[in-house]
Amino acid sequence: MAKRVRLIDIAERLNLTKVSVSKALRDHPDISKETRELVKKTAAEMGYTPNLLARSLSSRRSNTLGLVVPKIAHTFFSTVIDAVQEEATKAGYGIVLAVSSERAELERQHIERLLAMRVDGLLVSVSKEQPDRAIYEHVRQMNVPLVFFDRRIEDMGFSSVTVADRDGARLAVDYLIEQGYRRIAHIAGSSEVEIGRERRAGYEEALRRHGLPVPAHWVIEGGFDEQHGYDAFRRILQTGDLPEAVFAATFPIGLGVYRAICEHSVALCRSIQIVTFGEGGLNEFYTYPHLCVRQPTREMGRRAVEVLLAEIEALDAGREAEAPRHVVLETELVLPPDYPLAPLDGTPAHTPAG
Amino acid sequence: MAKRVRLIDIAERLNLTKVSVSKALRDHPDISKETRELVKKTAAEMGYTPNLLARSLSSRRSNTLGLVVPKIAHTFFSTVIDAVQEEATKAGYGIVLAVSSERAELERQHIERLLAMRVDGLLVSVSKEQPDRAIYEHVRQMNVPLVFFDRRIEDMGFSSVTVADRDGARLAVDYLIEQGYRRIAHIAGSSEVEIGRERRAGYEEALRRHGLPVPAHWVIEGGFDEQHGYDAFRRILQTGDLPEAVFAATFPIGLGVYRAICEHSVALCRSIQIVTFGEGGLNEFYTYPHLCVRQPTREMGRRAVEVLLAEIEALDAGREAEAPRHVVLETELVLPPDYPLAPLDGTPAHTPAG
DNA sequence: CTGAAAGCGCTTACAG
DNA sequence: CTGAAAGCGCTTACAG
Repeated sequence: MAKRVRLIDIAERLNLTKVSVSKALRDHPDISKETRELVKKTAAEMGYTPNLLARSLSSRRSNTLGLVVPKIAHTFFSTVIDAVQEEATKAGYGIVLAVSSERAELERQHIERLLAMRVDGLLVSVSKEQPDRAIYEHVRQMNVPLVFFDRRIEDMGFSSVTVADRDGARLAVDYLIEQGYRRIAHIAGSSEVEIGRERRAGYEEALRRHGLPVPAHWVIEGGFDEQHGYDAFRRILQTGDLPEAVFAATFPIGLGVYRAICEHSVALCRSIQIVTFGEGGLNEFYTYPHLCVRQPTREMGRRAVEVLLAEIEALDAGREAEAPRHVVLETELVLPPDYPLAPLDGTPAHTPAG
Repeated sequence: MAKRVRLIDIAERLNLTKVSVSKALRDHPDISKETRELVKKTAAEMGYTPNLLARSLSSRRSNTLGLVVPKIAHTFFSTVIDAVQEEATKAGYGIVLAVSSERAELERQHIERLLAMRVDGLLVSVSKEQPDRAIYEHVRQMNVPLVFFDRRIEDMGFSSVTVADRDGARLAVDYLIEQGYRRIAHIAGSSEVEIGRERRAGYEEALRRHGLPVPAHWVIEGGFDEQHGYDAFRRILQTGDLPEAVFAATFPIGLGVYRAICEHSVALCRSIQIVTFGEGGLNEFYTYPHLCVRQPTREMGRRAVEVLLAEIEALDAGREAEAPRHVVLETELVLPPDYPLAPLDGTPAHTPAG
């Protein structure tokens, strides 16, 4: 059984002390360049891998960030994860990723474990279930910096990086109305979560501002996933009373709506305008792409890391916790090139009134 | 700044020694039940979270498994992750998840870090790029158990849990042929990866066995994702020469194919039979569900953990490394209830010959 | 059932 | 530029 090589093994081989080897490996200026290189070469030859457990224990820094997301089979989250990973690597941090599967209890367990692993900071997007506040109190008590992104708990005094959900939703629906659409449905997310409530509020605001009634039978709440979109729109299809446009609270919801429409009739899929909050990677490749409210997803990941690292540094420097920062990113309405907007061509079965 | 509470803090408060507290917390039989409960209660009150770094360092076991997957925005992998997480938790292990984004270099970095974190074992599904074999040699040299699942490196002597890819593909295509289909396209994955080669081989075998030629222009290799399916089938649509059925190497590929077909015409989406290797969660909800080769996805996760834990135990017990185990799981062809199979109703535009 | 000693593999001051 | 001492917070034998 191969004994694992330690600092001291390298030191003995090189007739140095383990402190010198330790410093050489970390490019400490104490050590001459020649020695550093010799040490590194020897370490590589011997197949040395530093024991991060020992390093973290003695340095009291794990150089590790915990990242907790509600789900991963979703472009939005996989993109954020990628951006966080990239940004963290640049700064010399590793990421420990945990998935709560939209369950508060798993979220709690994961955070507990990350705390026990002594991560230097936490990046969290909460599950759609009512969160366990006690675990966040615990994070506070242990003095571990935490930054929420996208989905947060609003009143716990942690920093957050979010998107201007209400504004984005309102602008998207405004745009539809300006294009002449009047009959606009909203397949909403869960109202348990802030982003669900805000996006819906933006939709309703836009209608009211233009003096349009909110069509209660066309506002359907549920999850944030494709199945909800599919089921919800099937219900609408069954009534026979169809909207001219659909505002979907997430891109997966929009996919579900699209599939329901498409299966019903290709003509409909040409004529019912879908607008989604958020984008999916493939949208632009489709013949009938959705309109999308673009969230700066990668930037959200980057900024979250940035805010978190700043808090970690402040802590290191012994500065008292500052007020939490709340970064709100702007969205942008994306019209694919040559988008076959219903008002601009003659094909739609359901021409918008107006 | 809240000082973190340690074993010794609890010990002092309770007038015990830290060893006793340590044992009590881990339910060691040395300690009386009463004391154990008192200790636990006090620990909870004081907000104690064990320092896993210290625990792992001194016990030489991290009770942590590293899990490396090529991508996460894909039902197959998110399901495996879920199953692995569940199974590991039962056995008292935590999971550190890492995503290689189909890149060999990221895969290498992640494994390096997991090794440095001293995970007790590794579960890996390789990226579609040519893997860096050196890192796996390193894993071997450090004597860390590793089990590949789904996508493996065949000749490195590690255990694996896979699916009978070739058989599954062959049976699916056999079935189509028995139903009277003759013109069957294959949107294949990458031939860089074993599962891509095997699934294609199964498809070709089925055709040959029935004396049918392999239609080279209808076999299109690429990635494993939706975009490849969409692009590939668009190319076929452009030729005007359409198959009666499509065998897709993965479920996402099938989705892309379906979307391309659907956008073209609803009639086509009723009549071109799609069969996918693997399932996606939503398939059953759709009006025109695909036929699917069911992979026992959760079982794959469970078995992978099982095999890995067995190897870890063997190592603990000082037994010499046994021969690698190769678990191959069977697949099953899934026909949704009341599936509108083309040969069974009169609607298809392209009735299968035969 | 309880305790004192040694050590896991590193890093952090502090001397020289 | 190099080294000896102390310690990070635990657990593992080994005594009693």
